[in-house]
Amino acid sequence: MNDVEELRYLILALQREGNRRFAAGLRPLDLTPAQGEALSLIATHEPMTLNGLGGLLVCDSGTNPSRIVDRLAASGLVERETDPDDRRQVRLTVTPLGRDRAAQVHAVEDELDGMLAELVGDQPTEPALTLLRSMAAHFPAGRALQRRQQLTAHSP
Amino acid sequence: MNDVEELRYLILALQREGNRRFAAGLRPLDLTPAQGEALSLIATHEPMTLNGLGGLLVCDSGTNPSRIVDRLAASGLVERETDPDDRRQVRLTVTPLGRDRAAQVHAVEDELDGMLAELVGDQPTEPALTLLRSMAAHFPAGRALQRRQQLTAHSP
DNA sequence: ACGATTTAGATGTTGCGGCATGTATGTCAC
DNA sequence: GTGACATACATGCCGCAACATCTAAATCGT
Repeated sequence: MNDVEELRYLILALQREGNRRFAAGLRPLDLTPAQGEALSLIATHEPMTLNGLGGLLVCDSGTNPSRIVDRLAASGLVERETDPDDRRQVRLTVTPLGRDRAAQVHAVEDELDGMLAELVGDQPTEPALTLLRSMAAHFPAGRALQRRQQLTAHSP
Repeated sequence: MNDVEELRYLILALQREGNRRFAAGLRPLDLTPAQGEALSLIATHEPMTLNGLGGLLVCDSGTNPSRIVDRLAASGLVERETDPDDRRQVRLTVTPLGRDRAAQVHAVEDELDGMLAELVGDQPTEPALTLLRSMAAHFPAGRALQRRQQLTAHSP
């Protein structure tokens, strides 16, 4: 097994485990990782469209998150209204309940990141980040991430 | 966004994209990534049990890959027979067609790794591997990987 | 103004991961 | 030997990712 192959499997294993733990943390909130991430993004960037959300979520371009938002709307966390200026678009906003829940999601994320930070320990992260960033920069999902960082960099 | 959080998202993004490309490469073979990985492992380690396979696959322990093997068996790539010594166990072996297909899977994997190697370029991978390995070592999916490396290290 | 193209989103389908549960077989204590 | 437990696997369920396809609304060229 060469380096690249091992890297591939490590990434797979870590993603699965991270997702599993994130899911476990979110379960009391009755949210899945996908829902939690979407809710959190909507709360931060509202009002936004489904397309805008899809551009920030790490998922295939061309796939829009309408069904994830379906569930958030059904749970009363997100409101959908068609934009009167462009009736194709849907304006996503967060309800008070949704804002509250988004804060809880953030707490779960912090906890998860704390666990991960423990696994990292005192090892340097920069070399790994540099490598992964440069790999991810070559495709849409990676650029979604860059977009998110640019957006949050301007917030306090 | 701190380092750990960015690392988490990068891993998610890279896993998704890698999976997407792997799926694209396997599509002509009529296999999904999960099926391809399972078939490849069975071909390498046959005869093996479902549990043994589950231990090498990067998936949650407690979940066994019986349904993935279902499809491989339905496609005539894998044979299942109950072990007469322990009738709970299923002996998995590969059919000639399956062996052939496994070789094709391997070719697709090589191609994928080639693409990834291009993304890596001349950057050093060791620091990233060290970090990710040490993180993955803390949970089952990561140890599945170690197990696989130990097994393949003995093969020519 | 009108038809062609583009865009935003909805929806159907497939296979998968994870969790829970069920069932059969083997093992162990006594 | 019999009952309690453990193990190996199967299966039902949910939500998701990816792909394809569809509808409606906007935009563009002429």
